Amino acid sequence: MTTIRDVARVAGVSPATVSRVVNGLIGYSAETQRRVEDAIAQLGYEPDTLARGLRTKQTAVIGVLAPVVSDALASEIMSGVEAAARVRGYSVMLGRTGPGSTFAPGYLRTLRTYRAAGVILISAAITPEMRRALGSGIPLVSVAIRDGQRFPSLAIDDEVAAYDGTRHLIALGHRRIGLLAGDPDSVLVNTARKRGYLRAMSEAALAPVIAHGNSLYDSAPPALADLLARDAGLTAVFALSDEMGPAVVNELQRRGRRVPDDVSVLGFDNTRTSQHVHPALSTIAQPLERMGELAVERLLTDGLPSTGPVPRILPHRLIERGSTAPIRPARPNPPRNKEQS
Amino acid sequence: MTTIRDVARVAGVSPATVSRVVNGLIGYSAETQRRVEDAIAQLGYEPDTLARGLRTKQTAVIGVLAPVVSDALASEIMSGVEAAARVRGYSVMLGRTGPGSTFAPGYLRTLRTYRAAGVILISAAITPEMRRALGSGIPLVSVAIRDGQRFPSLAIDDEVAAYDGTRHLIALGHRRIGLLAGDPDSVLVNTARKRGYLRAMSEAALAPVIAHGNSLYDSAPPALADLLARDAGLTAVFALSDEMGPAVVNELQRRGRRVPDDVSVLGFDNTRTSQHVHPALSTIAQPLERMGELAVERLLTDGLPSTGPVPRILPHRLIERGSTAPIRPARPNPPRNKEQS
DNA sequence: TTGTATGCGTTATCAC
DNA sequence: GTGATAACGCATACAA
Repeated sequence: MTTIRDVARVAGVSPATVSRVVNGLIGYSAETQRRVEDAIAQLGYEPDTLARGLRTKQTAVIGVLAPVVSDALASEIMSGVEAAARVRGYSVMLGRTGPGSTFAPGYLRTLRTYRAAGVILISAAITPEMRRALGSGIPLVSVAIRDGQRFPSLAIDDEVAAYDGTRHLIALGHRRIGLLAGDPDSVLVNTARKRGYLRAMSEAALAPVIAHGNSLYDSAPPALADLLARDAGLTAVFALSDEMGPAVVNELQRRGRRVPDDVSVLGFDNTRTSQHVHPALSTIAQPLERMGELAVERLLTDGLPSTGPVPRILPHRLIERGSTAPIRPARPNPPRNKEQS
Repeated sequence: MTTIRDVARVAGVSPATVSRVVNGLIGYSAETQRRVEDAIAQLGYEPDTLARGLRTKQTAVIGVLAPVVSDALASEIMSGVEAAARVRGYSVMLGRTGPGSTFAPGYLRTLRTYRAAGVILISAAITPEMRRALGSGIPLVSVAIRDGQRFPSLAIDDEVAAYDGTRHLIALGHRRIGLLAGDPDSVLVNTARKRGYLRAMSEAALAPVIAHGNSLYDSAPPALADLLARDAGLTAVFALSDEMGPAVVNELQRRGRRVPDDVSVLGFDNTRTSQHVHPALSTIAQPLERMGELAVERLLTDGLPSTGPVPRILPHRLIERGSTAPIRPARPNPPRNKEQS
């Protein structure tokens, strides 16, 4: 392994000068710089991260923790994190918060001993224990969740987003709109989203119909059954995740109902999965990749611990695809098979 | 930050002894051990990873590189990597190989300066440049791809798997079986899979019908159109990824064909997306999570660079869900004009 | 069984 | 503008 001393020897200067050149500091002649750079190129020198981190008490590492690594939503945020980190010369360390966030403190302790530049927490609430495990010198920002006022966070306004989604269905003429909510205990945003739905329904003097899943695909069919048991005449279902949304579309079709002709379905998140169903799912989009990028930016620019607890709200957006349509009057006969286009 | 010296002072011993206790070496009395452990607990001491790594020339870091971070297949492998790494006390560093693997060398250089314990490469071929960037001291294993005989790898036998899948469709009575292949240039396994399909078709004296997508969802509809243009009477489609598989199911339905009544669809990979369609996709399963775990195990157990180039083959498995069925005779009420051969 | 001393590769503080 | 030197926190060879 070639060290800064090797470079110094070849360039005929001292290690200190090499360090200055490498770090772009001032205090050397153009000629010296050239010689050092030549030596670096010749030897293929690369500064040792560990030694540097030990000395400077900082490494270019950003930790990312998500409840489940293979989750589509978390993956897309991570993708943004990776991109933003890479262009800035940072590396990403991946962890899983695990059930009840039990893994998180361990990961945060590790991140502390790595002297990480910051930590991004996806879809998980920051507990005091977690904050303690990380120590006080490392900034922490949570993404896709609004964690009260205690810690910095980056998210959409889930309540308004759900309100807007519900309003959209109402504007399409729907009156009997079911909500397929997620588990409020495991995914905090579900409370806010449910509130948005209730507010929109209440303002329109409509009766809410609610069932709960756990945000994942498999939880949706039984929850939908629950929903239909309460009101078999539902003409729209608002599913609060883009795993449940496609599941609702598929399950409705399995039950012989057409989407959107008989029932409109609206999803939430705009993950890739929303496009993996036919008809493609209309949904409320969160700027997931962008959230990941912004989280990095935020950690790195105003990364000091005194940044303050102001949550940052990002814009959501309604995306209309094929799964929502204006309500239709009861039809006489199912017009089947048409020419393909 | 509390160091090994602080612990030593509180415990009334030397730093060397603390180090011995921390690392579970021999050479201290039970009484000393107790005192040291008490001091550690009292101070909340945690060994500094950077200093330790600098000294031992090893860190508990495993690098994971995938073409696209948010890809379902890569995510599931990563999930296995994370789990296996965590229980062994290792951390995972995440990177993206990027278009043409252009990002990979940079990441590998970084991983080298971190003195990573090993690197796992998902779905990407190991180039000499990559191997050079990583240096010679760090083991590298590729997953979900068989990279010739040059580097260790962990994958299923893609050719046999595709052969088995095709045989299965044939066994169901299908004779006109289309293959929706991926791009052989970007995803090397596609060549082997295509070979397996061709062999099975040839053995059964059936005519192959092939079109190419790029393994992603959006590439499937046009490729399917291509396939149907070559043989509108196809009764089965074998799609070589679980993004293209659901896309084929959806697109066939959009064209007014029933799955599996009119056309059977078989996918490949068994990612979560295979269950996000209705009917759920029959597919060839790769043990993705397990692959991630095994990759970690392999790096850590026989992690030395001299491990040898033997590729390790994992078992694949055919999973029958709703999208495949025995061929049916032409049914009485055809939705469209048929009869063209 | 335990302690002392050294060095891993770097950066920062000083002197020149 | 440049170089010698100390220190970051740890593990280890060697001495005791």
